[in-house]
Amino acid sequence: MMRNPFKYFKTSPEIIRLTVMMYVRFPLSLRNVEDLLHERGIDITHETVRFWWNRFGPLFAKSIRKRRVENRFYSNWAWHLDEVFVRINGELHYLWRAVDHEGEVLEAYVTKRRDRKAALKFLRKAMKRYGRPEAIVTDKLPSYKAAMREIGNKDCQETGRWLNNRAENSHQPLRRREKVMSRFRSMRSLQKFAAFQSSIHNHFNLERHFYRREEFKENRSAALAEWRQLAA
DNA sequence: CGATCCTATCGGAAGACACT
DNA sequence: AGTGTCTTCCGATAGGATCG
Repeated sequence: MMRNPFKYFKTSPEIIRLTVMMYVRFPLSLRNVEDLLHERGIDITHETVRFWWNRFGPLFAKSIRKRRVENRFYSNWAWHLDEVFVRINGELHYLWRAVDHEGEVLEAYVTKRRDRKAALKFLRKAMKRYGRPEAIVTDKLPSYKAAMREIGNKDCQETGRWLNNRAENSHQPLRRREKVMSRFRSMRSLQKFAAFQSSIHNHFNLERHFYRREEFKENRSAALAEWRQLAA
């Protein structure tokens, strides 16, 4: 039996949800969020914002993901894989991403190296959660080929930079955040952030197809209404 | 009521960046 | 080089929420 996640909290779930959404969805610093809330008469410190997103981020992400997996808002027809450099305290790390062909971010994973072992771990993690895709699109990094040989689905790999824009586009929000934060401090917080941000991106990503304004507004309201139910 | 949990906060640390 | 201003991170703890 799961206990009430808001137990002992002195602030209402509504405000906590709003705060967490502001911080993760938009490129704002902890203090930016503090000041924005202050403008609305809500008095908390930036440390509280940090505390809340660390506590509730994984929780919200989990329930968004669960819902999407159950309703299959993703497609495993083709996955696009990509990795991007992220500097943590001066050291290079790699953030791997799997994106489906509609732009849904499936998995985000941080590693220290960019070798076969890392690619393998990442692929296994994604497939455990979503099953096997029919096609996998990657860039030319040899680690993918090696990893896929080991898994046994080498045949469905396609390579090509232009094919892989889908995955590369999804790194943009992270880059913006990175700039605001002046780099991430620890692997743990990057992993947490990337995973959570992917979930939120999927949840609020309303322009996967071209909507008319009315449809867009309906969809946005629906997304917000669902958000307000999280962990309720 | 007192005991116990644990949120929310505080002050300081350390790093990145821009500027002089 | 130093200074100022921004960022997140961390250990300690006051005091509010909850339970028996």
